Order: sequence, then structure tokens, then C-alpha cells
Amino acid sequence: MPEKIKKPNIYDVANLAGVSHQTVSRVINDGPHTKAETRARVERAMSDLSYVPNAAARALVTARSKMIGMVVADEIFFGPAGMLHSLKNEIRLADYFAISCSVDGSSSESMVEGIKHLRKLGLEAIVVTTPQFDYSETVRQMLPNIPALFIDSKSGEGQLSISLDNFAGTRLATEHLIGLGHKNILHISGPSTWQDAKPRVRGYESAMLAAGLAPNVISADWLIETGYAIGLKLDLDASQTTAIVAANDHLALGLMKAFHERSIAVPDRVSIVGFDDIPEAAYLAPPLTTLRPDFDQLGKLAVGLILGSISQSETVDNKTLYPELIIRNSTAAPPTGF
Amino acid sequence: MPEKIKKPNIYDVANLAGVSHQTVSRVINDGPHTKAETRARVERAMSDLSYVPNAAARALVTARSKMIGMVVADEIFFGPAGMLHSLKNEIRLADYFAISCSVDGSSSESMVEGIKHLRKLGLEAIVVTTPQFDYSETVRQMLPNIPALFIDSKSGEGQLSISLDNFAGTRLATEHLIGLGHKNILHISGPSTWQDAKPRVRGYESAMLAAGLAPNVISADWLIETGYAIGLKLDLDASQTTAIVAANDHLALGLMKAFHERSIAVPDRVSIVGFDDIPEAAYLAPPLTTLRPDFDQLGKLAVGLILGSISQSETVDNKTLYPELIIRNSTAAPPTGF
DNA sequence: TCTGATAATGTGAACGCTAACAGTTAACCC
DNA sequence: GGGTTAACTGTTAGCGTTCACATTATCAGA
Repeated sequence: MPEKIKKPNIYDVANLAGVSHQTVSRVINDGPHTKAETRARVERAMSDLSYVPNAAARALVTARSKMIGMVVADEIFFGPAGMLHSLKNEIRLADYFAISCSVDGSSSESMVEGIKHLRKLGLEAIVVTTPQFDYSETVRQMLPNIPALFIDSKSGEGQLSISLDNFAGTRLATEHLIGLGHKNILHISGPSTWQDAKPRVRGYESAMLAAGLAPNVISADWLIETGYAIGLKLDLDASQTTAIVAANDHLALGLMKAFHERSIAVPDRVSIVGFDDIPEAAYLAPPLTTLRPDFDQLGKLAVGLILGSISQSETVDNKTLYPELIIRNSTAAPPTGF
Repeated sequence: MPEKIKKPNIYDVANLAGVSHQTVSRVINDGPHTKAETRARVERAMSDLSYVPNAAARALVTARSKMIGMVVADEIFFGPAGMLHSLKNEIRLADYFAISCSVDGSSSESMVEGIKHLRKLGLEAIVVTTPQFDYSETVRQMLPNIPALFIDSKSGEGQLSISLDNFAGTRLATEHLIGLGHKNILHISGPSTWQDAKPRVRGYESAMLAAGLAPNVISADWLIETGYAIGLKLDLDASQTTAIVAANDHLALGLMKAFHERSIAVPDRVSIVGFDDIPEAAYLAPPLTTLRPDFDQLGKLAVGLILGSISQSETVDNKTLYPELIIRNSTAAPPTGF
């Protein structure tokens, strides 16, 4: 039976060090006007008692919780997971606490529940990454008094946001294929309910039209099995298709599996580009050409924006991140005769 | 310029409802002895003011933060990520808050930093998932007064833990291969620095020895590229190897890629079993037979143990989870002649 | 109508900290 | 040595809750 041990408070430390509690407070907070000798004595006392300041008491009096909430949907997907990881690290580096709450990104109720949950904590800011729908209205209504950062959202009026430039990504990929000599390039798009999907389509279309080529889009979702199913029944010859821009790596993976079964050679018969650069991408047969978002940069940017906003510096800079095209062996010049 | 809006407190609500603050508190906490009519009036006032109780003040007076910390390493890997997700959901369902902190699981300093960070919050419990090393000593020293749950740790004396039965997993997989008629089965092990790796080796060895077969282990890490490299230079014929138990799906994936390049047929020439059931596993060529941990169950179990421990019910039950063998097409009977 | 129970509500203090201010010491200059 | 300033330290109050207890309302049953 563990005895009830009372945790030491600031007065216990003060007593042991022979100073007032306020002096202890000053030492804790690196306040000015503390003699080195006194400071040392206080620090000694703190470590002797293994004193840890009480965050609740501090938050109560300062009205600053040092907490940043994260509402995150679909975090098992590679993209959101990478963002989340980077974000958490940066938040910690800024000496804040990351409280995350997973929600079902396709359900507005789940979203509301998640925010309600987080709201109880007196967050200083909230980061929302819901790659499907745009919940900025909901968030702003439910948490009107704290900065909210939306990731992968279209940048609204005066709201903080960071977005991955999906448009630039697929445009780059498509241009790469066009540069290799492809004419009939197909795009397998993500589900239109996801915010990322549409700009990826538009980026592709933009590159095609700029080159005087006809866009051709098949709607799908993000899943390997969907890519696989499409790959099984796709008639490349009928459409003269020699290259495919898949909306993500999983679709590309599914396609490649289907093509492998059908003895359609990649990239000899058809080139494939993905999006995400999942860890497996480099180790598929063949290694996948794909677009890599820079999550580290995203995290840094996000926390920079948030802290700026918390401290009222009026820099509402909405940032855009450009994915990098990683060229591997799944893309090559089209076969002769096309 | 957003005006400084004072958040309403319990007295504001009490005034508006014409009751005392204590009555409001009772309504908030579903306390007894509150007339339905009064309760309704208070609830009305709360919603009119859009009042949200201050968690810091509550935590201060109750000495219960409602927060559970999670120290998590290697979360970008599929296994840890799955655990984390499930854990977070269950924590929220229990009306607690999940504060997670990523650390470098191979660095004890990073671990200490992470705990120091979390410790400031007055957590009620902490969950540690560091699949590499066992940091239970460190945690118990730094946070002696709160329950700590270790996931995937060998269950120590009287400490809370949940472990995935890696031993049972690879044993099951190996038995499956033996049942198919394989005699020369190779194990590609994970890095010995990781806690999961060793029991996987032992599970494999145990099944082999029980069947009177000679174990054969190659040490590796968890990476696709390592599996690939091994797959490229492995001389299956020299060792008469007809089946491989890979310590995880990524190794299996790498092996399969190398074998594909070398025109070594899976499963016709060699059967392969993985571990994890990553989302891609079902969509490889061929679909991978693998072991699937039940993360949902893990989360539920974990939070059950934690809450039990917080409420002092002395049930220190260390739980074990058994992975399920998912049989797909990467395993078959050995080729004739072996 | 009174009595005692129980239900319903109110009062004051305490949680551990920091902000604001007040007080004390040390240092320096004329 | 007195006065001014700066450096350091102490005192008090209050953040928004809940707890323990005190008080008042309600409603039986005699």
C-alpha cells in the first residue's frame, strides 16, 4: 500500500532554502534580481525535495495553460501521421504541451465531440488537421478566443493556415511525365470529399492543358485495393495511355500490383507517379517516383505561426509547402509507338 | 484587434442563475441534492454564457489533472502508431486527456527529457511504449508516485505492463510453415536492441526445436532495405531453405522484392511470413501471410489497467496479447524435392 | 402545528502559484 | 554621513474551482 505522500509545494522549498516563496518563484521563472548564492540554495532545496512546480496552479494564475490542442483525423494514414509527429516535436521544443484528440474526419459530430473535449483544458491554441472536410467554421465558433491553425485547408480570410501545395505537386509530376515524352497521361484521383484530392486533379489538368494534351481522370479513393481494382480492368491500349499520375502512393502500389499480375511492365509499358513518398515507395518493384512533402518544415512553420499568433504579433502569414519530386524508376520515356 | 474578453467563471453563472456558486458546481459535477428546476436554470445560464469550467482550477483543488501522459518512441513505425491511436481513443472515452511526447527510443537522454517535460503537468498516470529499450527503471525513479504502464515490456515485478506475445506469434507462424511441410526454415530477426526482436527469435526457435528441426537465424533490423539486401545475396539452395519467417512485414517486403528480381518465386520456391499486418500486406505480390496484433484490444486493456491503478484497486494484472495469424498466399507447401 | 428527518442550497476556506507592490539591503556619489 | 539609486527579498491578494461544513426549505407523521 503506497503511503499518501504529499507533494512538496513552493513553500516547502522556501522553508528549506530559508527564503520566501516568492524568491523560489523567481528562481523557477528565471526572474531578475536573484543573487547567485540564493539561487543556488533554492535550486539545491528544489532538487532535495524533488520539487516539480504545479502546472495547474500556474495555469490558474497566469491564465496560460501552455497547452496546444491538436484535432487530428485519419492519423493512421501516412501523410497525417507524418504531420502529427513533426508538429508534436516542435510543440515540445517550444516548451508547450501537445494534447491530441483523434476524430473521425468524415463526421461533423465526432469533430464537435473532439473539440468539446479539448476545450475543457483552456488551450492556448488549436491545430486542426482534417484532410477530408473543412471544419474551420465549427472550430471558430466553438473556440472563438484562441488562435486556430488549419493544416491542409484552403486558406480562408484572415485565418491561420498551412497548406501543402497539392496543385504544384501533381503539376510537377505531370510535367515530369510530359518532359519524358508522354502524351496520354491518366490521373487516378483521390476521393473528392478530401480537400487534397481536388487540387491534385487541378494540378494535373493544368499541366496537361498547358502542354496541349487532353486530361483524363478516374475518380477513386486513397486505398491500395482501389488502385488494384482499377489496375485490373484498365484498358491502357484503348486509351493509348502510357503514364499514370496516381493521387497517392497506395493507389500507385495497387496499380503496380495489378499490372504485375497482368504482365504490364512498369515503366516500360506504363510510367507511374505516386504522392506521399511512403517508406515502402523506394522498395517497390520498380521503386516509385513520387512527391515528398516536407513534414519537418511543416511542423516548424506551424508552431512558428501559432506562437506568433499567441503572442499577438499580428503576422497572419498563410504558408504554402511545396512537395519535392523524387524521381525513381517507375517513370521512363514512353514505349516506342505511342 | 480582438478585445480582451473575460471568460465567465462559476460566479458569473451563479449570479445569472440566481444561485450560489456551489450549486453551479453541483450541477456541473452531477452532484446529488439539486432540484430539477434549479438545475435547468443553471444549465441555461451556463449555455447562455457559453461557460466552460476551468480545468486548471479544478485540477488544483482536486489534485487530479485528468491527464495521462504517453511517452512514445518510434511512432512512425506501424506497430507503435497503431498502439498509440488506439490508446488515445480509449483515454478520451474514459474522459481523460492524452498528452503524448515523442522521444528517441534509443537515447536515454531523450527519454529523460521527455519525462521531465510531461512531469510538469501533474499526470495521473503514464504510458510508456519504447519498443527498443526498457526504461521502466528511469520512469519509476522520475515519477515514483503515479502508475506507469509499460507496453511491450517484459513484465517486471509488480509493475503494470501489457505485452504483445511475440513469442507466441513467431511460434505460430513457424508451426504454420512446419505444418505445410517445410523443414529448412530461416528466421530474419529484428535488431536485438529492440525488445520485440528477441522473443520473436525464441518463438521461432521453440517451434523448430519442438519439431526436431535446426533453427537458422540471420540478424537484421526492421527495414525494407535490409530485407532487400539480404534477399539479394541469400543462397536458398545452399541451405535448402524453403521458408522464411521475417521479423516484420517490412523485412518480408524487402525479401520479396529481391526474390522477384532474382526470379525466385514466392511461395512456389520459398514461403514467407511477416509480422504486423501493415495495410500494404494484403496487396503485395503475393499477399503476405503475417501476424496481426489486436491494437483495439490493447488500447482497451491498457486504459482499463490504468484506471484501475489510479483508483487504487489493487489489480496489478499484467496482460498478454496474442497476435493472430493471417494466412494469405505468400505461404504454401514447399516445392517438391526439398 | 410542531418535530425531526432529509433534501436543497449557501458560506468560507483551501489548493499552489504568480502579480503587484512593499520593504530591505547594498552600493555609490557628493 | 545623508541621500539617491539599484539590487534583492518579502508580503498580500487573488486566479476558479471543490470540499467540508453550516444553514435553510420541504415534507412526512404525530
